[in-house]
Amino acid sequence: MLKLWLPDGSSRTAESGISGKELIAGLDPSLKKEVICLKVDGELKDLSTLLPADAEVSLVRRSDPEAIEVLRHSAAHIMAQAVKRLFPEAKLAIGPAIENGFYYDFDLPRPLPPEDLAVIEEEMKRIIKEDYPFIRQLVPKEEALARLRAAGEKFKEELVSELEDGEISFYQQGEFTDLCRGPHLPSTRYLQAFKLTSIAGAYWRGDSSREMLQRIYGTAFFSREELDAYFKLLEEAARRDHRKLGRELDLFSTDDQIGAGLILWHPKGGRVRQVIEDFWRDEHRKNGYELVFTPHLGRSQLWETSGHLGFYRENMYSGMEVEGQEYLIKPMNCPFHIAIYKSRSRSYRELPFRWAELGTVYRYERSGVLHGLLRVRGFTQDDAHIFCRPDQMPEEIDRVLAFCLKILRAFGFKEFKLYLATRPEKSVGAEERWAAATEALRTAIEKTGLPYEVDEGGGAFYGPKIDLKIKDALGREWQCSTIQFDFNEPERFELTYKGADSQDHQPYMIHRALLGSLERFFGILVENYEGAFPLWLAPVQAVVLPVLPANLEYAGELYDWLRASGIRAELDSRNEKIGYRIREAQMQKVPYMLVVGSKEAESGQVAVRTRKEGDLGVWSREELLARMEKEIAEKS
RNA sequence: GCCAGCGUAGCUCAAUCGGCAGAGCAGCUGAUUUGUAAUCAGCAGGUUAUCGGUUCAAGUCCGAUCGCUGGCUCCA
Repeated sequence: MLKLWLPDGSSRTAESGISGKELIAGLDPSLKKEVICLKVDGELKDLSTLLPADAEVSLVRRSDPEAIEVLRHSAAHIMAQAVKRLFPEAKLAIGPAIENGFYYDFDLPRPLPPEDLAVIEEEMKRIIKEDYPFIRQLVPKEEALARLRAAGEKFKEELVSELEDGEISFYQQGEFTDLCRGPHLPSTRYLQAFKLTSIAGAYWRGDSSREMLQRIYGTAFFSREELDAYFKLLEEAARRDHRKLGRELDLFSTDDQIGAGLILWHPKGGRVRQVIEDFWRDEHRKNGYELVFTPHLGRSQLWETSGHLGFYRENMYSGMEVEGQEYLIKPMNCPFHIAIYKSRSRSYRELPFRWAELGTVYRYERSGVLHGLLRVRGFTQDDAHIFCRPDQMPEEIDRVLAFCLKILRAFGFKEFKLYLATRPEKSVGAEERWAAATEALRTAIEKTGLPYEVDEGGGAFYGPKIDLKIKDALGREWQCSTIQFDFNEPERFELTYKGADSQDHQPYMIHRALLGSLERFFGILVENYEGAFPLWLAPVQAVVLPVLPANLEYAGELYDWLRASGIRAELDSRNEKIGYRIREAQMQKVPYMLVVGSKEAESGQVAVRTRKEGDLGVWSREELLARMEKEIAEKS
């Protein structure tokens, strides 16, 4: 006998030795239709599985989180079957479910143009209509290898050869059989709402020295509505694309003649950046940081000492020779901050040092990875380095993490996820230091009460780190902040401070960036706000609109008064109708539109219209300014 | 860097089989005197990314370079 758990939490007993299909036969028909597969003693199984005795079985319904993965994985198989029908000589690689869909990698006789997606979709629809059951087969490893070799499936063969001896499972649907762990949908007809989305190159096993395969991406849902909603979300993301908004709102650009990945900040983007920087500097001063400034170049010897020429050279631009000395453009600020530390001897009494810099660095990124503001070759990090004693270290970590959250929250981000990356196999530094630092990071994370994951072995070779991801208005995650220990550079530069015991000690060194880079962070902000910046960040906070040229004098007076009050105001006195100018200001996402006609000029008032609420009627100037100042102070 | 797709006016896009490069918006000039999301007219705007090739003829076909897009690898 086995125990069957129903979704409502109740349980009943059932015979063992029957299949899942038979098991659910007696259930409520509406529930029966919902069941995709089973969980037997916590493991996902096909509905056709013969159930063992004494098992605990629960039903996996369409709405359960595991079900969508089963659906998508089966969709990948159906796509592979379709591709095999169209290209019998295709070689199969892997085809998993992923976050928003699925993919399958193939080695194909010719490159697929995008038009082929529709052809493959048609074939998939045929397979779905033919309604093949997914049939699981168990084959001994040797036989599986022989079978795959005979079929010329070299990628699959490689995968099986690395599995442990024993039974290997295959799944068959119609004429198509594929190596697979499963489970799958009961039959192909269960796939109703799907779409193939793109074709891309992908290295076999993600290794750039191996074959380039063709990857077909698609997505699938249980209902048409969910599929449509997904594409709506993609459209929404396209509307928010910072590259599009950057052009439309005149925030930034790039120029072929200047080079890829090099950003031109236009005046309006520059205003936003200035506000961000001013806020950042103020907060750093309040939080015990000193601001430093360092050059863009340094002699190659510096990078030799720091070790960057060893482990970072492929990301650095080639050097330039000046009077027989080689200079390199900086990809990081740390060696310069270290040089400040080393400019004189340091005492334990002085520590900690918290030195921050908006340091512009240049990194050679391979051309294929560049993307708008989010991945560039020249960028300004909101960098800082903390040098402290071991006894200060835990508190410094606490402080820096709390500070980080405070800054990010000011920009309207509310959801965070933290990742603690621990010591990788290949690394430098004393074991005690790694242990103490990792512990301090973990404790600091736990104090925040925020969700986190441990990325075992995911740290840099020189130290453990915390990466912090923010969630934007569309629920997308972005990594900005990072807090990293460095056990490498203090050693290489022989950093010391004189302790109370008159001995030399090595300080802890912590790298940290809160916003990450100003370019990237600005890009994320543009997408998060869809270009409609809150008042404190808006490049143009208010535009003054005289109704008639006769009102220009009063409009100019209001404009001057706003500017004098610290508001980023503009005056639009163009010879256009008021509706035209309002439309333009609205499309430029200006928060306040201030209409002044003869009535306002006489009374010394202003007709206020906001981007969000529309016409608010006639206000006194003081009321308007009070409202704006409050909104700016609240960063709302 | 690799795979695939792409590059026409500031922007969005036309241009049939290789046969005179075109429109809307933006810009400029003029008229209009305007009250909460587009007033009208005229003008100007191009070495079709760049360089080379095939052809009587190239935006269109071929090659190289630069750049962009989506992925892969890598990452703030």
